[in-house]
Amino acid sequence: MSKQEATREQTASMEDYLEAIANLGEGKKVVRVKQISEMIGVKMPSVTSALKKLSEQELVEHARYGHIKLTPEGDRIARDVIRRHEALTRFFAQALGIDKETAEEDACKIEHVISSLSMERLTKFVEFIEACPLGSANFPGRYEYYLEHGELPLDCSSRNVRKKK
Amino acid sequence: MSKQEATREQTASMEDYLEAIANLGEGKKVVRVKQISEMIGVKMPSVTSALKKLSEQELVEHARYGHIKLTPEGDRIARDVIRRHEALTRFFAQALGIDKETAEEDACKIEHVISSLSMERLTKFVEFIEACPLGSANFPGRYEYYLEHGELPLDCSSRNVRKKK
DNA sequence: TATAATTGTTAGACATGTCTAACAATTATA
DNA sequence: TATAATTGTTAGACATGTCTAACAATTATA
Repeated sequence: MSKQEATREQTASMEDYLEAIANLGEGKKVVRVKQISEMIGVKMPSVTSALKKLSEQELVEHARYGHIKLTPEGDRIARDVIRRHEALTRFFAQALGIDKETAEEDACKIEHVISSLSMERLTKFVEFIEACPLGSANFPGRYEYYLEHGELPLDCSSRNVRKKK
Repeated sequence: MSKQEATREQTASMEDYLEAIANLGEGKKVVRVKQISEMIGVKMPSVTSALKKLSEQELVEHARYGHIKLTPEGDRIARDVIRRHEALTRFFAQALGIDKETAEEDACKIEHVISSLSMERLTKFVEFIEACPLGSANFPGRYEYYLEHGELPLDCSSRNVRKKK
């Protein structure tokens, strides 16, 4: 209800292509169809086909057999996907203590489906955890204790509960 | 690497159908094509078509114009989806303080793509938060403070950081 | 610089999952 | 219990995105 998307929504696939092109193009590097296909895990004709579609939407510039480049709008979308990707990876890796590889895999999937509200909150959550790891009564540390021992740390016992207001 | 799926992976769509049938069938209630179509937000022929596919995989029993019922295997898969759905909803609602509706929407999407490792950790995380909300230095409360004021609570300041070991 | 290797494209098949239109079965009600 | 309303199915179109096979362009190298 509150979400009024101004720009055309992209599918998960198209977001993946934009993201890959942005990542491969970092620092003015030339981007090749082959690289994109390897990064995404599809065959080259799939890339050509996607580039055609993205060109029609003016998100990518693509000369036949030639250069591949994001338009400003394509770049904006790609950056947004990458931003989500990074926040999600950090959440899974830092906050939940998941190995980098799995964290990346999950981020790759979730980045395409999560709402902007949840994304925003999750980002703040990670910032909070990272900025305040010990002050917040060593949150990740306690969480790890719980993961390892399967029971709550001592200072979570009920006698401590009524310290609120 | 560690994940060796014994049962055939289902697509997000098929998982949605199984989930809807399980939810609608709670307490022996008769399940209708119409209801499924409304719950998922597709037209009836899409449901008929999905039921055919699921019947072939023996996840659903479906008599033409007649009853719709999950097989034990179909039910197992549906329960699993529902379990993920609920944990995700609780995470977004309880831990991140997101409204129930958005929490549900996000859970509906993410339940189909998250890894079992992340799911397990996230579940434990929610259990931890819910079991230990005040003892853990009022974690959700501090997080809300951060959300509202945009800065860390006082006791996150650097002078408190070296209290680790 | 010919030729071989590599990279990229085109054409068209295929899988998934949706839809509309037309019809069939079932259920409700006059 | 005929008839109308509702629910469900079938047939087939369509959109998305993948693939293989064949060919074309580019680049590397003999």
